Amino acid sequence: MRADALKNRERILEAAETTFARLGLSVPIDVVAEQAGVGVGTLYRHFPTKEALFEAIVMSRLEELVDEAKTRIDANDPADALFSFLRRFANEALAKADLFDAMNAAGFDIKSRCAEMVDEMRRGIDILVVNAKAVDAVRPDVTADEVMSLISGTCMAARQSRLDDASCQRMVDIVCDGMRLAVAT
Amino acid sequence: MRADALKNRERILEAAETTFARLGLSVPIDVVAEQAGVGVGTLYRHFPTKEALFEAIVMSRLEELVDEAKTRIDANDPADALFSFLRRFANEALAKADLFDAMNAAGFDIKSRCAEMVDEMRRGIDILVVNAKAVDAVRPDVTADEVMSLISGTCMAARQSRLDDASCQRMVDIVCDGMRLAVAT
DNA sequence: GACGATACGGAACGATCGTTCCGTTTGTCA
DNA sequence: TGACAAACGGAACGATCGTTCCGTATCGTC
Repeated sequence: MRADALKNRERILEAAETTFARLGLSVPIDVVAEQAGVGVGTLYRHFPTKEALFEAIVMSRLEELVDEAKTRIDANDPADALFSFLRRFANEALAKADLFDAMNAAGFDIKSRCAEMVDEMRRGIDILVVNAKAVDAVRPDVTADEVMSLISGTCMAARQSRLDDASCQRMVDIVCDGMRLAVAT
Repeated sequence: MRADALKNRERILEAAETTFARLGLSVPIDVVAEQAGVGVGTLYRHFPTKEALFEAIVMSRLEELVDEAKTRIDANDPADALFSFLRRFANEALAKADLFDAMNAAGFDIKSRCAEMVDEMRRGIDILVVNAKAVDAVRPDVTADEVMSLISGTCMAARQSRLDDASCQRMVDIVCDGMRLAVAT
């Protein structure tokens, strides 16, 4: 690997990270290339497809989240384990627009490697939810799918409406509170 | 107006309503035309632009929602007024994908007439929220913008994940419960 | 310093989609 | 029924975007 090529590869990754985070997966690939100070041809030699570049950006963060979910499975306080993870997930999603795109694209395209990672995250959340239910910390009828959709949908909407940080945090609070066990119906 | 033209106009509206509801604003205009059994040229003579057709479909429903919000302002029970409206809003949004697109497009394009209508809905919800706060039925710190984003984001995510009806209803329940006043922190 | 392999840039291609244009058909009215 | 305006259908246009291709520049080695 030539030194020049290595430098360009890193510049592309850097540009893609900031650009995808700001504008999501929908930005034209030319914009990323320009941001990196590189021609499109160069970009495509390093990453055979737009999706590949996207995966390179998102997969590591997704893996890290999955790891954090799994780590919390053995925590002492199942309620805190679930809710602290959800808050961590929300903050990640609020900061970087591309996480949603990864999760939504994952829902549609079977082929994407992100899909597996998202599915593994769902399994992790499922365990956290089951544990939290065991100590009556969350409603007994809620599912992991619902929890994921609730958090990601909330963050997506908050981001789209350009709400400020306090609003975003409050919205996550509201969703988490709602998932807790209702005292009496 | 020729009889033929009138019939086609209605067929276009009908096709657009079902197609937009199912697939959202992103469906190609050709699909709507084909569904209506009509050429694209005909469609464009009746509606000068895709956005115009979309407005024709969505505006009336949006107006109806705004009316319902305003009607509930004078209700006896402010808490029920707010939450029954939110449930109504959620059901409308869950049934028809185009409502989101209207609201999101409204956020971006100043020009769209939908934007004004969405803004008016926000004002209506704001009053409902203020009234509900007055009787301690919702958290004192939540805003109308947050309420709208919470509901629409939740419905959008539920729809995207193709969750079943029971899940969708439960998610709306969770969000509404979370907005209620926390008993003690 | 020169040569060959490697990498670069960006013009060009093909697909998609909103919109326009025009030759043809069809409804309406005398 | 005939003629004209109104309406129709769909091919074609232009813009956007992902991807490919190839002539040119650059790096690494002797």
